[in-house]
Amino acid sequence: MGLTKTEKFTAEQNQVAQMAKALAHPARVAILQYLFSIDSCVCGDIVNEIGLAQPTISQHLKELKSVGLIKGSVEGTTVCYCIDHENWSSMKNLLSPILNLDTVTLNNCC
Amino acid sequence: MGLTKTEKFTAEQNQVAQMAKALAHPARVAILQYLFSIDSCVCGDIVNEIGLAQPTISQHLKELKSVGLIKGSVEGTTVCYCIDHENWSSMKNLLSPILNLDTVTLNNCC
DNA sequence: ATTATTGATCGTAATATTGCAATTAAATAA
DNA sequence: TTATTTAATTGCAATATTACGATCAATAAT
Repeated sequence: MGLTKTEKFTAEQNQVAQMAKALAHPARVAILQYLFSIDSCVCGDIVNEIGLAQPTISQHLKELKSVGLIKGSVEGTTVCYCIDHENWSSMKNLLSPILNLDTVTLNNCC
Repeated sequence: MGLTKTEKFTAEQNQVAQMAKALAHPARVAILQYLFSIDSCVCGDIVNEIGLAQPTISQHLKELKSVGLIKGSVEGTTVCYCIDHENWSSMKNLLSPILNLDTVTLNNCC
């Protein structure tokens, strides 16, 4: 199979899973950290920064863009990437309630 | 290939990715939510709660256990599962800095 | 002892992901 | 026009993930 049965779950659960999946690769984590570390949009040098081949980086960027965490704008021959702050905020609002589930119930039976 | 090049990234980046991957399936999100929603350990009825076959659930539980987010203890014929609060806290400490990267730099160039 | 019951494991099929070489597309520079 | 540069796309191989039927191991019940 290999096909997630999304219809069995709530929209929220699927969205959480989708966002978590975007963060579920070290290269994508590294890309996001790099974009945050630079105090401006990054035009070009992402491939040099992360140690993977250009098509691989391009694919990871595409995934991050498809879930909305980053956005890219063509600037001549280069493409400038940066964090989509609005969507990043939405992602936080989606994941935070999951991470903080332990503050709601203080179950400690085990 | 299909093999993540972990050696190219920091331990932190790999750990973040590993934890995110554990949350990257709606069934696992649903399992975790369910374990939190019940105010005690869940013995048995996880399969009934999530709408997937027993071997599938068993596999997801195994993954959650392998990253330490839950723990299970045999109780007769049933197995009782619950959140590992200590490791859950570690997971939060790992992911929170990533989620809050936008509060550190207020870059808004795009 | 025999028969459920529960949940892990095995085996397998279908699909997804990761990675890169080769190529292509698009814009700039000569 | 003809390079050159940059990044997306294509095609492919290797591996991982998801799902479940079938089976197995362990305990409980009869």
